Amino acid sequence: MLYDALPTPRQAILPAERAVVPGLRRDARRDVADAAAHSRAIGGRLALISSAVEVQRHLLRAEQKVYRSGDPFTHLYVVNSGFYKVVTLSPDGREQIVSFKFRGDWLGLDGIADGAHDCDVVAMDIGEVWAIPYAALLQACALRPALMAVLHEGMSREITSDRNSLMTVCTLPADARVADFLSSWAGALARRGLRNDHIQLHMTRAEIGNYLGMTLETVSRALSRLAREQVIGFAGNGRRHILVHDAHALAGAAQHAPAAMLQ
Amino acid sequence: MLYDALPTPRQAILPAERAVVPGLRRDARRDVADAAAHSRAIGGRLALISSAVEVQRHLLRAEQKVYRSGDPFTHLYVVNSGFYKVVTLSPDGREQIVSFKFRGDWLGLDGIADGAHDCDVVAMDIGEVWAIPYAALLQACALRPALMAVLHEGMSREITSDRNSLMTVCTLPADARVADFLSSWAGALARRGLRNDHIQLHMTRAEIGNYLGMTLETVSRALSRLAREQVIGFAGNGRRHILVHDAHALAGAAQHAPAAMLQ
DNA sequence: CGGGCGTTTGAATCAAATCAATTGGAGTGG
DNA sequence: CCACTCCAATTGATTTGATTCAAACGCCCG
Repeated sequence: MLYDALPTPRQAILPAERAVVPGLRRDARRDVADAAAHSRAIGGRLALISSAVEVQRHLLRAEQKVYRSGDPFTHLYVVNSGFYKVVTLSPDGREQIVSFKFRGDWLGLDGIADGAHDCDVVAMDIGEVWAIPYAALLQACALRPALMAVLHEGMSREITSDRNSLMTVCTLPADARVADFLSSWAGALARRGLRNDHIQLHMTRAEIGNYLGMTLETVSRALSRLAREQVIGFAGNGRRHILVHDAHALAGAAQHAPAAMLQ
Repeated sequence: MLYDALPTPRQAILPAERAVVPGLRRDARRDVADAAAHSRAIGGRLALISSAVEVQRHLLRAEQKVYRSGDPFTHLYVVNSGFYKVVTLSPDGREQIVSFKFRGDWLGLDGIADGAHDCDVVAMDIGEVWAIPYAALLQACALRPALMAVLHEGMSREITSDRNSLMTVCTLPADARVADFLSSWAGALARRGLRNDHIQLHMTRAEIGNYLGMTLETVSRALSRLAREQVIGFAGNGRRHILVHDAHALAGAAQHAPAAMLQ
């Protein structure tokens, strides 16, 4: 496992792989407007951060780590580009992917409490993160309430999204969890102004399964079933490129909870 | 469901149900010292908060809600006493208990991101929470860096503990999840300077099952097995009072992951 | 071209859910 | 005070969704 993540080129390239959203979903005029607004909001947040504090830009290749469990906590990070997985490791050796991260997401918030990180963050592709010294960020926050609001919003959103994951895992059967995963991913892309009818999965079935609390075979079967039902399709090479044919049906499939779980 | 939680007596009684920890675990001289230190730390945090901002004290009875999903976000809360469950509700009607809260825990952090709460917090017993206007808290934080540190630590800890829940649910079989639940609860009590060899469960088997992603029958069977193996015992009335006979064995039972989950 | 890895699919097995019956308190009212 | 109801918990029998075991396929890369 590579780990030259942080002591790396701190150069600036900024590939900025934003795509314009061509408004592909049928009934989605408002969705597109919302997405555009959100996208502006994310760009605005990034601009606010980089204008208020000195950020250090780090380029990462696939498999490189932004930080790892046990590292002393000194910086927070904001994702500028790329996709990342957050992995926690239990004392007895269990590994759990607890979330996936995109442009605009914060990384490192776990480290604040105890002064040391307690998870690994791994790039799933090339990408760029901005490192922000926590001390400097706090000082800047004192001067700029808007910056503080952005930071707190990030923490709060992290809490709610982690709780949503728990809800998904605890209340949905396997097939619905996979549908929910795809649907949420599409939503996250839309919120960033990226097209959301094509999903490029940057992870293996095993990683999806780990994240959703099931085996890779079950993930594969669930995807096959969704494809058989024409809800999604596969494009290109390694079955990792998903076409969302029917976003509505996909969202519906993500709600098929067993009756016992309702109430 | 009662909901006169907030517009309630704002009076102060402060029952302060701290028990002295008599050092019951065998090898636990250091644990006791740690627990005492933590306890002081929690008391210190509460003291810091109440000295820095004007808190409004709210007494709650069992089943009353501190806030509910959809409520506009205006206050954060800190638990002074009692036990609380945090419940999220999905759009399609699934209910999920995402955490249980104790003395010293923050409530309401979920509301910061969108200006509205997205879960219910329900008292499982009588207790007292302190309501802190968020705007006032931020102002106080600007003046008192230590207060900011306490707030951020609370958010960070919330993130890590939510992720731990996900890890537990995703990687452990049912019996181990129940053991882990008890073990974690005992740990949380110890950290607050409360005795941790007696656990009073304030919730039904169904609620534990919901939290752990299993049915009430499975919870009951897991508890029965732990009791049969002398790891725990039952005391008193409604099988809700647990005696932890062997904390070490309990922690061990919480690690029996299937081999496939290790790596 | 061959090896390795990721994915798919099938068959067998197993852990947990479901269905069902019983017990045990707590509270109520005659 | 006791019969009654209601609800939580326990325990057993059965079913089922997901895992495990196994085999085959496709793709990338040396």
